[in-house]
Amino acid sequence: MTLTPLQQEFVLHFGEMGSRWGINRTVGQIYALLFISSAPMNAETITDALGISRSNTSMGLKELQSWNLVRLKHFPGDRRDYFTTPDDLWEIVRTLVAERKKREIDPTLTKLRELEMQGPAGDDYAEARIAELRELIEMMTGFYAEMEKLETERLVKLMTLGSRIVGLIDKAGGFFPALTKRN
Amino acid sequence: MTLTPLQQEFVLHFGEMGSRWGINRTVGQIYALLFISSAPMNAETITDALGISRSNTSMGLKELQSWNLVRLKHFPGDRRDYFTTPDDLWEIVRTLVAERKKREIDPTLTKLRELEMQGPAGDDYAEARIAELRELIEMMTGFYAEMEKLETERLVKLMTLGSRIVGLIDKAGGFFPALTKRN
DNA sequence: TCTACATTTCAGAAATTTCTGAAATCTCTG
DNA sequence: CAGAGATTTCAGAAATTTCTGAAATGTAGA
Repeated sequence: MTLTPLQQEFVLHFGEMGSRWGINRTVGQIYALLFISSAPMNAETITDALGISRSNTSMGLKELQSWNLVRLKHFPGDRRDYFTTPDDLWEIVRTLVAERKKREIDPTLTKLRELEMQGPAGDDYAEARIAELRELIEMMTGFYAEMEKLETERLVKLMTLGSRIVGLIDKAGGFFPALTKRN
Repeated sequence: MTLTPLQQEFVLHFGEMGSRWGINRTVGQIYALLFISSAPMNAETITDALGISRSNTSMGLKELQSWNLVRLKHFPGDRRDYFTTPDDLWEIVRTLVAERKKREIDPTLTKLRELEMQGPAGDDYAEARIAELRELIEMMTGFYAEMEKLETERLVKLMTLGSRIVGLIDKAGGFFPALTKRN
């Protein structure tokens, strides 16, 4: 299987960006390939489209599955596994954000709470900083939780409000000066 | 200089999380140390607090400066550079988001536009997917641009609206079914 | 159960990233 | 401008991550 120049360039770009996104080149390339392919692909096809080893493909697919970024498909009379990405880009974004939160934020939130539980350590500044950081992360993850609940239609509407968002915020009741006292 | 157990644990955690956040252990540790230290620190102090080489500290600080995550301070009669993190956590978050966008999203947005400029390549599915992805990223970066403009007070208010956000969205005018046609 | 195919595991090779010590460069101050 | 810091650069060492080929394991159907 040979890629078109368009596919080629797209796939290579995702491979290069991989390291910035916290995945390796192969994983980025496999994902990109599945993303721009209309039909599900099996490991063998991916392997020779990308010119990598079969075992590398296996590991890459496993990694993508651990991120919930690919879907498994089967065809009658063919026992190989076929992979695709969801059609719905919003579903992909939701998955990506959820996984990154799980990997990049939750462990730190847990650690901060642990540190606070260990009680006063005689370092007021550090303790205050840690508490403040935890509060901020809690606020942001709380907001994320609300956004996650929104159906896509409302999410899109929110995101396309543009500058009208200001009026909306101001019109909403409730004001919590305590939360902004530091600014 | 010796770290308290609290500082120690905090610093080591940031070092461990570094690789998930796209920075290396040393950079994570330096940042953590500056974050929980009330007074600015110079490279020498950082070096022996963390038990790393002086050159490594230099490179780590350079990296943090490239992320705009540290501020430089000077004291009269002392020509060494001293470093701190901003007091305002919101400022830190804004910087972090801006830098990650610049490194993780903008290059891909540019690449997608390039690919589209190259004109029809006879691969309708790939072209459609690329266009759709570009549109989604544009919507999200547009929303980000609006959020970035908000003063912290309004941002906090938005983030603490909780479930009232739904009512607000629904009350706002404008509805764009075209943007959700795929769901 | 046996066979044929599909997939995973894993030890070591290859590649990449991180870190160090030494040398070079920069920059104040006497 | 000499020299004493302070900082950066950089080549190679160390550590880590990625990738491969071969072997092991899993699995469906004859």
